[in-house]
Amino acid sequence: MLPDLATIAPQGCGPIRSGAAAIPAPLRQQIVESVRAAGAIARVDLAKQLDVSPATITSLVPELIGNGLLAEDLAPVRQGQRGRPPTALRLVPQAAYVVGLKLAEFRHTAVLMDFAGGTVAEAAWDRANPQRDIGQLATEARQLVDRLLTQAGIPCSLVLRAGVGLPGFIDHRTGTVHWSPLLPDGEVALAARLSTALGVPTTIDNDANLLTLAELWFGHGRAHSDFVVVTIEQGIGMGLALGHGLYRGENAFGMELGHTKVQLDGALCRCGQRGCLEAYISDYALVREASTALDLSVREAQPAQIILDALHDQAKAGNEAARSIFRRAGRYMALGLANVYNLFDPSLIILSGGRMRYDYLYADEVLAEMATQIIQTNRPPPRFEINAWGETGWSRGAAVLALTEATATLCIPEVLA
Amino acid sequence: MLPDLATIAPQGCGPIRSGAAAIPAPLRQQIVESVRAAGAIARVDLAKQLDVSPATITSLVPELIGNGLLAEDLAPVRQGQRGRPPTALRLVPQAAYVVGLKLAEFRHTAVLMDFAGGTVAEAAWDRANPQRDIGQLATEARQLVDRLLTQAGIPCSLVLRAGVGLPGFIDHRTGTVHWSPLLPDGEVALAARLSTALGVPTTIDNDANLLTLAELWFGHGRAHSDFVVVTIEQGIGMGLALGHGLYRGENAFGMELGHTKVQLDGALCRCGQRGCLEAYISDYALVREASTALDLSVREAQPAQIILDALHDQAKAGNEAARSIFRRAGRYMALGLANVYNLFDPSLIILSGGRMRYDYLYADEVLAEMATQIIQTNRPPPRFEINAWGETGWSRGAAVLALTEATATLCIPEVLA
DNA sequence: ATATTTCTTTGAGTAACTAAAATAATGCTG
DNA sequence: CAGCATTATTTTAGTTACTCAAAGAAATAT
Repeated sequence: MLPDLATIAPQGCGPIRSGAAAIPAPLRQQIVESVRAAGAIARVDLAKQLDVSPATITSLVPELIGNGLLAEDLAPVRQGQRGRPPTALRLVPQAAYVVGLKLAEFRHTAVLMDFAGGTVAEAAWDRANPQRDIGQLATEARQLVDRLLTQAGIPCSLVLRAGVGLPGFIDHRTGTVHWSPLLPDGEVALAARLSTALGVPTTIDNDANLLTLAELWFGHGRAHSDFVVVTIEQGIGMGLALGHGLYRGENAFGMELGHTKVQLDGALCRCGQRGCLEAYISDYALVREASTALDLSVREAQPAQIILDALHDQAKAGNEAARSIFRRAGRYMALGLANVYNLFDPSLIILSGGRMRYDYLYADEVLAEMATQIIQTNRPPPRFEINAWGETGWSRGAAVLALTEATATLCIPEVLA
Repeated sequence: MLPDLATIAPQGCGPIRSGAAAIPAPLRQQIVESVRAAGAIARVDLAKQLDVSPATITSLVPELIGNGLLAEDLAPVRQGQRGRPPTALRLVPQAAYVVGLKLAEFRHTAVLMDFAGGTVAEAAWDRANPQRDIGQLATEARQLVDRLLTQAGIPCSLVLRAGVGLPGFIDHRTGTVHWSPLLPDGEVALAARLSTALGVPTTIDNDANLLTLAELWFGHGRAHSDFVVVTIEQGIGMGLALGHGLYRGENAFGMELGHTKVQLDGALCRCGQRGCLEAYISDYALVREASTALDLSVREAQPAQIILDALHDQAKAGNEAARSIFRRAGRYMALGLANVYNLFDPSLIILSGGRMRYDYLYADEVLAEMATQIIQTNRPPPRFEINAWGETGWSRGAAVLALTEATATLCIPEVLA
């Protein structure tokens, strides 16, 4: 019946994996990461969590303690039970430091983070005259870091790495910026530039990814293997965590929820295309509607934020036109979220951001409408969390970027000596 | 400046991984899989690919040969070069067999696959009177497998496992069907039922996932770590491969591209919601428009396929109304694909399916329009592949499901003895 | 024939574990 | 309070899964 059955797969079959198989993190590193995740944890529990024998933990821990990464804690993890009480292990916060920077058009923020993930110092930098200039950006970053260090009284030498996030299209593997509102057009090898400016190896990433990392490390995503983070600032950002890690897409250009199309030939977006979600719910979209629909006393040359605030006030005051503007934006938001849910099937969606001034987009009605637009099954309903970090969310995520790599380098046997 | 910096992370920070770290496949299994992927490969090349020393390969291979999984090949991999010619290793196809079944409403298909991934036999089963009955389905599956075995002259005992795919909401981990058009409503423990009916351990999965597996193993996806498969049959299916493996979503309910919303308060979908992509491009959507827009000679009680064919003919003949129906469907298809691309950022989108009768949705204009709706960067443009497998795609994917697990069990040291 | 090149095997050694027994530190019970 | 039960950690003696370096094998080039 078939012509040549034996020769159907002459060149073999099955996925062709290019690199080596995903190598698991060395056990020393896993120990450190587990201790950090737990805060304080006994050796037995570590053994259970990492699925190794207690003997293995015992044999590795003294080395980590000897290098000042780990310490035994006096306070026991458990009490009041029979048996020998466990001795808790903790990270030594002073073992290392990293900095995290979030660069933006009008205000940079920065944190100094210790080895245990604690925030040691914070700083911010308002940009009076933002230019799209690499040198300026590097100088500002340098000065921010200096502020952090003097504030905390920590010498430069203890800082191992830096993580930097900024808006735009960023390839974190190569450390190049393909496009960013902060930089001149064209490819910029920003990671290399900042590494020299800051004097420490520097990793860069998209700012939406930073927030996802922050949720993964400090927020609601800690206990979830897969979740989605949606953030509304200037535009709409999205981050995806898969398997307890950040997923960036094959080319690091994915997750563009804001430019997902929700209407054929729809509203004009600032990206030049039509029907983007962003063109219905971002501030400029609302301002566009406000200026035609409302009789605002000031109608020209006002910053978007002022008009938006006025619109918000009017809506609260009962102005039906203003209300309908927000209502429609909310409905499109629901549609966008439903699409994300139907595609990615996360068990958790985190609505996160620095300011959360777009509360109308996170209203209960929006989430309720979204719930009607997802595939109906008997699975548990989607969970939502709303998280307003303030400014620190982004920069702490950036610090995580650095801390992850710093931890890995500190845990290799040769470094431990 | 911050109130209580030291206590920001009192409970630790960082992702809380529930299970043990993702354990890499044992080397023996990796060897077998690499040999299968390559078809024939020398020990040196295996060592390079798997990033181990040649000595390791040498030490493990005799055991695999002794157990009849591997064999040395007479024909050398390379010739005409200096140096000792490499000896090729191949899988022994007869080492094991698995079956793959694709169950559907009107026609099941099945393949018998050997250890090397070759198709040994195929069979199909037309369902005269499809009922939503578990017993009937199990019997049909059993008879299909019997046909395969007698056709190939292979005893039942050599078949190690079965993989079965069907439409619906299926949890492959538990082997339960939450909903399927083939089965009565309510949860059905189909994997267990089929395991007893077929006499071998059976894994089940959603049919769109099968096609993704088929692309990963036999098709255009083999060399890609991340890609998307979109398939149009009755509805719209989607599969996602991440990191050379099938991604199923946290709850195995994701990838519902067809019920992604492309229009607020849009056309009514058979799922009961409005604005689903499926409501614009599936056959019933086109038929709905055809019956109002066209003066078809037969307008009632005709099967959808007949009306669709007539509509297609009219469009080709120049009927402007018919054309506009297809044109709109194509534009919505472009929108849906653009959304997938903007979110997942795959380097490859595969349009795949059994029949490919929906050629108007895969037309060049559609792909061109899609290209205008994606984020414009200087990255390489999205690659498309169109793949018409015929019937075997689905069932070969199902066999892959079984072969993956069979390979793993054959490669554990105790089994090799 | 001899040198060169490339592939494979051998043999010694090591890192990273494990299992099982021993030791330590507590609570409970009579 | 002594002794037992219980739980945590450490010690000891392997085992597994590799690596490295050198030797051996099989071809081509001179």
